[in-house]
Amino acid sequence: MVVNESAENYLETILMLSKQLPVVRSVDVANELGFKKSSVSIAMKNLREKNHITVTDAGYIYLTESGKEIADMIYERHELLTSWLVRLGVPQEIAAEDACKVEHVLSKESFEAIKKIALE
Amino acid sequence: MVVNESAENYLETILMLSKQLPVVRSVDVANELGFKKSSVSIAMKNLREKNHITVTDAGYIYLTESGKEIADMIYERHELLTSWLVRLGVPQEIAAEDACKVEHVLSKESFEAIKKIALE
DNA sequence: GTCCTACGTTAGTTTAACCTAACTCAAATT
DNA sequence: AATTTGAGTTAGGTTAAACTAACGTAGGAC
Repeated sequence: MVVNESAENYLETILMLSKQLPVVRSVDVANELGFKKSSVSIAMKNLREKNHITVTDAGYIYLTESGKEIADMIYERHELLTSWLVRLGVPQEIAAEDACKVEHVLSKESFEAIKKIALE
Repeated sequence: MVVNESAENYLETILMLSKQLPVVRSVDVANELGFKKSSVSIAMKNLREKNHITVTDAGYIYLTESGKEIADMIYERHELLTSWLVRLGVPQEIAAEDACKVEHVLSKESFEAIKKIALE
């Protein structure tokens, strides 16, 4: 269940897009992240090989159980860290950018500790 | 004055070592970071070219003004983030590891916001 | 029916940051 | 004096994650 930062980011993006779009395709991911579709194509191939996503013949991307687990975890971190930073007075956009970087590198312990004070 | 994460890490390490050792050499940096001396040699060459360090004929490494500025900034972040996480109940070692990653990616705004609550 | 567009893939390139292996050279050991 | 050790450098390899360029293919527009 261990993946690298890049893979986490793709999975999180797929989850986010699935909340706004009826279906998620590679091109949607590419647009969202500002990457070229060839880069996304290769990334999706890797995620497929690691069984974190499935892709239909029509090119629709779905998270598997393990993929969803990772995406949910990162998404929760993203939301919590962003809102917490905003509450501390950091501008929304900067808070979101920082959350996007921090969410991948924080240990479980540190995240839980921050979560605790953020929810107080 | 903008450098990447790797360079920041080397500069921070040089600063840290300079607090414990009479002089800092490439081999000390390599031991501290667990990198091979060839990797450090190339990294030091880059830092020299960017004028963030000077190296004497004897191989002693010194931070220039710009190098010290970056190192001080990262070091401050490291210390503050670590102690803050420890105060939140995160074990010392994990707190230090996390600080080591977060210190490089946080915006000025977010760091200042965390600093403010950490010093309350 | 032909053509165009959108989407995906593949091949090959680039860059950063590490690595191993092999070398030089100076200083210390024997 | 000869050898060994330690430090630094250089050449070349590896990997990850982006990139460009070129291609295949399916569906819609005309």
